[in-house]
Amino acid sequence: MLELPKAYEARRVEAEIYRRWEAAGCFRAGAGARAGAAPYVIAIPPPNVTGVLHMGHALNNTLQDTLIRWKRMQGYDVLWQPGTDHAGIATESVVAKQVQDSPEFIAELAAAGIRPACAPDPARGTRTGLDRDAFGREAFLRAVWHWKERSGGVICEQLRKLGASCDWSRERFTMDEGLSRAVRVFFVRLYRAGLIYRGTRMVNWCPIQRTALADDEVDYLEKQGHLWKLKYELVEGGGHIVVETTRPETFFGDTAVAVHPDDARYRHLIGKRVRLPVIGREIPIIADPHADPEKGSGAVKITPAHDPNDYEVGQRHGLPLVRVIDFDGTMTAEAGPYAGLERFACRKRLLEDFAASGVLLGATAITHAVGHSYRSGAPIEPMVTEQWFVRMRPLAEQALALTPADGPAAVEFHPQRWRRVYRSWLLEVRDWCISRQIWWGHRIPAWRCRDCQRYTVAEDPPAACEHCRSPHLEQDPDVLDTWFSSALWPFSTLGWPDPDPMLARYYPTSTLVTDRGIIFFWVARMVMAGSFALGTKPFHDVYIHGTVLDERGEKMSKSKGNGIDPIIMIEGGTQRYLGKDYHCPGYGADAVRFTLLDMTTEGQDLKLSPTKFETGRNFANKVWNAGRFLLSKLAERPLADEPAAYLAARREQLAFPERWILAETEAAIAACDEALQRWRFSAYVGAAYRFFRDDLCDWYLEWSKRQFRRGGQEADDAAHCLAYCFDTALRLLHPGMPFITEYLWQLLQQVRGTATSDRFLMLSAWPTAPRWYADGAELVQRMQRLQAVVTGVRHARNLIGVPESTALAALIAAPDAALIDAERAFVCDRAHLAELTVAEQLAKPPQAITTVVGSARIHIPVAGLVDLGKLRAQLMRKAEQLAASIAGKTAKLANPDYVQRAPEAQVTETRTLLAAEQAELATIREALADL
RNA sequence: GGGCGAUUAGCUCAGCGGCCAGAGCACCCGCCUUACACGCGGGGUGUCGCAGGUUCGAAUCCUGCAUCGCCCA
Repeated sequence: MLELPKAYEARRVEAEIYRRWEAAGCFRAGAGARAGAAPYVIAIPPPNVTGVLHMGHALNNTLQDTLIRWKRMQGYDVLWQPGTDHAGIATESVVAKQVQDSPEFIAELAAAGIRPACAPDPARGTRTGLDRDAFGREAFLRAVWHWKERSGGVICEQLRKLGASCDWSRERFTMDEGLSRAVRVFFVRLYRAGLIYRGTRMVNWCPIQRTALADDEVDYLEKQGHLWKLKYELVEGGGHIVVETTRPETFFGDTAVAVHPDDARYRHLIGKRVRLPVIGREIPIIADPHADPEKGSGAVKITPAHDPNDYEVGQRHGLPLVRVIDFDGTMTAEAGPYAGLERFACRKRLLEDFAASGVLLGATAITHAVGHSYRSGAPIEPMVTEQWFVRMRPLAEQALALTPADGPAAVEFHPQRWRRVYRSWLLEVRDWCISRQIWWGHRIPAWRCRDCQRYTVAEDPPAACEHCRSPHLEQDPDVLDTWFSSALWPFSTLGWPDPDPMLARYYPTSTLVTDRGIIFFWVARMVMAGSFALGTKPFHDVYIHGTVLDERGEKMSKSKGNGIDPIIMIEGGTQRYLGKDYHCPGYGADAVRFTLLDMTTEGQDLKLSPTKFETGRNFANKVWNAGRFLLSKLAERPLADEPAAYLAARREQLAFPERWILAETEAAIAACDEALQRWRFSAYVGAAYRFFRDDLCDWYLEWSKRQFRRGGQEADDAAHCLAYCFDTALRLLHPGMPFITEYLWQLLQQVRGTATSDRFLMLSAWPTAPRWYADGAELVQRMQRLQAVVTGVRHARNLIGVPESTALAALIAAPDAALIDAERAFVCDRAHLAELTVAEQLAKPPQAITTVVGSARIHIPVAGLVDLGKLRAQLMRKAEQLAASIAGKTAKLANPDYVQRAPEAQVTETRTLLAAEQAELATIREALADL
């Protein structure tokens, strides 16, 4: 017989189990599918290829794996499509930083034959004397690939540790040849449909990464700032006009001052000119409703090249664009003596100079929202540049049609309220700037003609300009926004644009599981891309889960030091968390998953702390030990038959506890099914947990020990029953806790002699609920009554301080004496009674304590004196509570409105409950009188 | 400024029109009872954020307010 450790040791089990699954092909698309099964498909939200697993990933993938394993066990043709994202700006910045700061990395690159185009130069101001530009585009890209090869794939290994059952044989990367071609084809098709254009627009510019960003890549942060009052002298003399601005350094680019057309204060000045300080350029005063008379002085400087609103004003009035801030955030030559200064340094200097020269008339402190790059964190510079855009309106219309405001939706959100958030974005969508001035990503498939300056857009490098046939073409230097390729993920991974059988089989996918943070970035764009490219939505259901927070309710982030590393939680190690070292023993993947599922309640964020995972660890240990018990019993008493068949044959002969646990098993299956169908992950593990711990372990397993002691038929019944219920429980738990359930299940097969190398729990059938007994609900009710009686005895035992090892005698007087008497074996065993007398009426023996359970009085004879104070106090408190409840119900029933208007069943129920409470109160009073 | 969510036991959360409002953790008492001390048995945590309203009946529905959080502008 195999020796199993007393406590579950996850690390001994998990890697080995995963290896066996993978080796046996359990993760492959369609593994374990029933003949003719419908597909169930999830495309993983591809993590950054060079990233590491954080708790948000752990949650996201636990949920996906739970759904995937559940559906796989149900016999669906399951595909979980994995892969990673090239994460353009993020990856490029990481590598650029390495190139600047790490001589080791430079040496590593050199060893790989990747060298900068020019020599290190201390003037670059970096540690290595090198930067991205020193390498040049081609060498730098090779450096990024090198980095990707080295650190890419870590996150997929980590997903394996979590137990993710992805089809790794189909792993994809957004910059794979196939997916890159998909990007080009998609771009060309959009272009040909008139949905991509190149235009000069104001975009969000990140001066740190020197690239344009999409509107939704900008975070608006509340910042303290000032409204500075500046004095602009009128050219013809006779005074000045005061403008207010938060960004004085942009004044070099002013091309007008605007006042509201109805503003009486300024009407006489419209058409006059003012002279800009320092540079002396003259600009007009114009009338435009953009100027808000209520705000500041009512006159506003117009800088069309550096403010989105001013840009609009400039368009209306035909104002020139004067760019005063350069792409690197320094002042241009337009800033005269300030040229070359960094924009904020310039502001500082300028304010000092203005104060000295009297141009600055004062300041008001204000709080305002300032746009920052979501990647670099730098304040965004609105900048007028030429970029590529996607015309979004027509695409958004298609998406909106798939998810209407009410009624059935082709693309549905769970929880449903996210529909509104999603729709409101689509309704207000603006054109999407897709070009990025970086190197790492999909190069835009557009070639500019050096002769006619026009663009030729094509999947492959064209030989000649399609407009003038010139062969002098140059590919656009920009790359596409990372989300452009992510938008294609659900079908580019399946082989699109080729007519791949996988695409035909598995598209559209079934479910997308993600965070609310990328509903716009990603979810909406996938729907639009899928609808455009294939004419079909990319998925039916979108499950939006909560955000992982620390125990104080703050988002986890590296800078805050409040992150919890899922791998440390799984494998053990020291976690630095909120300024303290937390030594984690290694809870195991099942424990981490269980805890995350347990905390996934509808629409709630998850407040985590490292100790939360104890919940899962403890439960895994419980499952382990129940398994150990069963295995040891089966070793002593091998099963004669397949448990379900045995139980079906003996259904009518089984004793009450066996019948009851079968009924509970049936109920547990239904509860787990319903919870998963309704996307209630917490309810799912909660139902499985309650069944396993409360019903199976605390009541049935303990009772089975008595059956095993007795041997014979009773032991056989118990063995088969326990084996069946435990097997069912393992199946129910498997999607949530795959490792331990698989391991124990296989041990059970071994002990029973039914193990084969290709039998896995993960490919076994999800339990269906057989109707064991027509009166299942009644069995459950009867058991509740017996459990209450047993608990009553245990309570009395506690009061008198008699340990369980000492058997007691009890006399029970109860109207339902027959029921209790019929199951006296169960009651005696579970309450540790040596003698039990049950009758509808019986006299209290002398020298006994009495507890009341509903209408039953339980007398326990005691030798010698016991302190009855506690018992009396307890009975009295119970009596008080009952009296209050009785008073409430009596008043309710005395109210004619209630009796007439409430549903009849309701009134009847109240009457029944009232009667029961009155009976219990009377019993308690008698017991008190007896004391 | 607009929208969404939250506010229930010390903590984390269920409950979303009808039993005396629940669970886990923590806590108190007793147990190393031969599956499990990562455990077993017993115990009770409460102005359901505040104020109105609808209703026979409200933690649950409506209105307003407060506090916290998120998103959008």
